[in-house]
Amino acid sequence: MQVSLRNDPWKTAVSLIDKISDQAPSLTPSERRLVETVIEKPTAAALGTAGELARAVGVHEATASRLAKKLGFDGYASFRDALREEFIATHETATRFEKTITTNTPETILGKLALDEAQALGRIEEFINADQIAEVAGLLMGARRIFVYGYGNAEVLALMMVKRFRRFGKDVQHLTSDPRGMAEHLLGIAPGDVVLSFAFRRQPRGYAALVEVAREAGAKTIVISGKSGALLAPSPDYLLAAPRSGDPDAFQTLIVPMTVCNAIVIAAGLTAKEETLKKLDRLGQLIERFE
Amino acid sequence: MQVSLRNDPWKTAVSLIDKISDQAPSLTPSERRLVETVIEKPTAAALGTAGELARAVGVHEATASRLAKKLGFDGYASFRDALREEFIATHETATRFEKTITTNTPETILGKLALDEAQALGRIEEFINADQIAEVAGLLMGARRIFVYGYGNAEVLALMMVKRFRRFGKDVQHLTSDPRGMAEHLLGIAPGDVVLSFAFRRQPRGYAALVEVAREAGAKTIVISGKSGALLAPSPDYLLAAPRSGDPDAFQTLIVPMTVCNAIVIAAGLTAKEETLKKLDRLGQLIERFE
DNA sequence: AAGTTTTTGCAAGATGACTTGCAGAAAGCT
DNA sequence: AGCTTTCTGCAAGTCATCTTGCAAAAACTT
Repeated sequence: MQVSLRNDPWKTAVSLIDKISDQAPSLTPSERRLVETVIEKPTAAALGTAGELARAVGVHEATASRLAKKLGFDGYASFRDALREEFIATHETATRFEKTITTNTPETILGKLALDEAQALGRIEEFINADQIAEVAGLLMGARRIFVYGYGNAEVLALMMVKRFRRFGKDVQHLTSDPRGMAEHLLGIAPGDVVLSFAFRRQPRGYAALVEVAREAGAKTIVISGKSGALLAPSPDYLLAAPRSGDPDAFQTLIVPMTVCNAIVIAAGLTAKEETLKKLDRLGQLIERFE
Repeated sequence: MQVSLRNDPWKTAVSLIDKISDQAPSLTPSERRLVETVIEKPTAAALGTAGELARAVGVHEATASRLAKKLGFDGYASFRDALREEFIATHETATRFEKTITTNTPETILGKLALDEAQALGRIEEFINADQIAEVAGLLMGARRIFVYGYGNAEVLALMMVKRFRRFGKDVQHLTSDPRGMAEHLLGIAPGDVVLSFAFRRQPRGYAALVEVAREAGAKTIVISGKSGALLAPSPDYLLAAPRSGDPDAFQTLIVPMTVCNAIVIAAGLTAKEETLKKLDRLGQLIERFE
């Protein structure tokens, strides 16, 4: 099922993620590596040639050309145009992030961490736009019941979302990872329900079964993930994927996905016609209160 | 004289602006129009071909190719690479600006203005970096005397800078536009002095004479301008050029250049070893106090 | 008005980037 | 082990982009 945010044309990146999600199960090993690199450095991919991307990955440029065709583009140039349209801000589309840390790299751990977070947060809208946040928030607030699932470290985020949406008066179920417990909770899942899951590093245990059961019952599925969310199989109805800060091979923080969650909560508050936010400092205060 | 910010390698955009400034007096009419379009929409120019830029301007692609050579590049591809390096943030170089207004275009005039300003401010570091601000602030604080000149609307900014730097205890002369008054003030200009001027839309009256007199006397020259500052002739020693918000053919605001001035003043305060700023909210408060 | 210089479009050639037919290698199946 | 299918590199061909010699047009000078 394709990600369906709106009927009117939306940003090409959503379409690109959508195309990648559609093809994820059928990608060959070389194609998968190409896709991972494109997701890792979309701007570099948007600026380079098929040969440059292929060499960076260690495959042939012909493979890159075939991948573009496989993803539904006329050729590699069309694929790259789609990357440019989404990941490169032009005069007309620029959204920015205020510099919060000096350009010089701090020597302290905290300083370096803050810099990494600011940079990762600064890139968040390269991957997730306000329409996605608004759509997901609206879906959750309109749900009959909400099922929230987080495996491993992500359980922290799942618990936070359970608490927040219960404060909105929603019927929220907190799924656990053991199959029996999950099955019991999902017994009554029906159309009008929404499943919210988190996915980092690798596909979480129980994810495939969860999404399939939800789909069969006619419920919608939402995933908040790191940069590899497009490779999830089966793909959810809604995917909010943004790379987290930190070394991919070592410790990565939950700051970026937590920020995504906060944005959804705030948007949900707007959806519920709470106080209208008019200034950024007010928004900042609200974020602080939620943290 | 080339713009000299540092001995170590600096960002290519400064080099690009520098190259354009060097060649400004000798550009043909078609070349000038190409340059103006590149300055107007640097990202679009960075992504397109020589043929696309040429067609947008109404000249032949051969002219675009010759311009690149004239500016000192091996060819058009090298010229475009320089544009990309500076104007397109990649994974490694991204500095961002926090979104201050919703992506939806407000219907009110104030709302629309705020959006335009935020976007223009958000792009300011595409054109001016922290090193430039620090260098200019250091130059002003180390000057023996400072001559400030602003013609037309820019006189507001000139007066503000005169007041601010006088509060730092600097010897500041406020130049007026009539030739006799300017000549009288400039009688005693000498090495160690600094001239600060503003230039918007078109080259201000008396500018050429001012910069030439300053140069002959061995004084340094600084210009804060809109996006066409690279076309000033003669070129100043230091150029801080960033496009202002608003319709170029109608009313444009002074918010962006005033922000540049505020940044210089704040950096000058740091140079003078005043209170060290550690958090952005503190910086925000300081900006509000200065406004 | 005539002559000279500069500008710039035209078009042929060069070069880079991409596509696709082919075939060998690798993986999977019996 | 043998056969089949899939994957992917190779290389020839195609297309897009850029460069540059040439010459006409425009601008400048006398």
